[in-house]
Amino acid sequence: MLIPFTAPYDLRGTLCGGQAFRWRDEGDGWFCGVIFGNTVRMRRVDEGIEFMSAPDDEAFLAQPIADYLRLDDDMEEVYAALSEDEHLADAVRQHRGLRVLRQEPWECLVSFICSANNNIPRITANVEDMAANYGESLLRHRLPPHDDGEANSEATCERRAFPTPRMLVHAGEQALRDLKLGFRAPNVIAAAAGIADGDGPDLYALREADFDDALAELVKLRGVADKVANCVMLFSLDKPQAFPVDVWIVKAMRDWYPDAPAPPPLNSNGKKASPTEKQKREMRQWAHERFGTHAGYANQYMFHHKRWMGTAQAPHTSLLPRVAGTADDR
DNA sequence: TTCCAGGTCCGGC
DNA sequence: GCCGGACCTGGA
Repeated sequence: MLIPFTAPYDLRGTLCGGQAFRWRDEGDGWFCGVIFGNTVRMRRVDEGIEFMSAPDDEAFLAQPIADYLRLDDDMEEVYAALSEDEHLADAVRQHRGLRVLRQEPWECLVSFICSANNNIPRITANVEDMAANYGESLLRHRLPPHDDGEANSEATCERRAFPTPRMLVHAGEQALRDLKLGFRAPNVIAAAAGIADGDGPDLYALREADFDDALAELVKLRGVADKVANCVMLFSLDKPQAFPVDVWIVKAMRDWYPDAPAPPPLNSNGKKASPTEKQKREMRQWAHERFGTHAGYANQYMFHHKRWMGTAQAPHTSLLPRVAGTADDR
């Protein structure tokens, strides 16, 4: 099925650039992922976004997918605003079509709880492993291979939905440790328990909340502080002014904006300095004053430019999921 | 061996 | 409030 759409859209950079973790590059422009309880395969064509999905009807999924991809964002306005800045003007030229996604909040929250002191290939593995072991099976609704795909493309789309909070609570902390989540395992379980029993935030309701209220709710969760909360707000909760400050954003701000409130490269002990929560708030404030509601897009282009320039294409890791409780001697 | 990765928490000032 | 160290894991 086709979603008509003619503006620039960089599917690879957007789906596989580090804001979502379940999209796989299948080659020939196709990407396969699991969203809204469906296996979805999509690619960019001249007339728009072509996709196929299962088990739900494609006509039913077209609008949710358009929302997920944020096809309705006015990128010309965003580009005009960002291009007043010489560094971002360059980043926009090089990565035109890169977008922020509107992900499902629960999966996004867990993904970024897993991002703490971690790297993208391992976050990807953690998220996929949780789905493979504890998510609802979509096997009965296997997606047919696309016409010009590889022979094994059918197998790569035998995926499971991301597990619900209740499913992860039932699995338990040790199960997630067995999947190598490490110290993040209890944080994921605590968030799952809070949301499953109603003590935690209603994530979808936070889409309607204002920025400060949503932030305050999110940081109540164990394992969620300024950076993770801003990622969840930007990538899933309709907070375009969110500005997650990570090592790459710090690098960009040091390199590009000497007067911006970034921490020095080294602290007083000569060790690598990481920004304090206060400095992150100051950096976000600086970004908001400079870029307004487009701070989130500024952030995404800064991150993408610093993180992926000079590397090969955005990585996608092995699809072989780790199986809990087997072949591992603790 | 040491450092690092889309950080957060905790204890000591 | 504001640091500085610890933290699972695994690749470089």
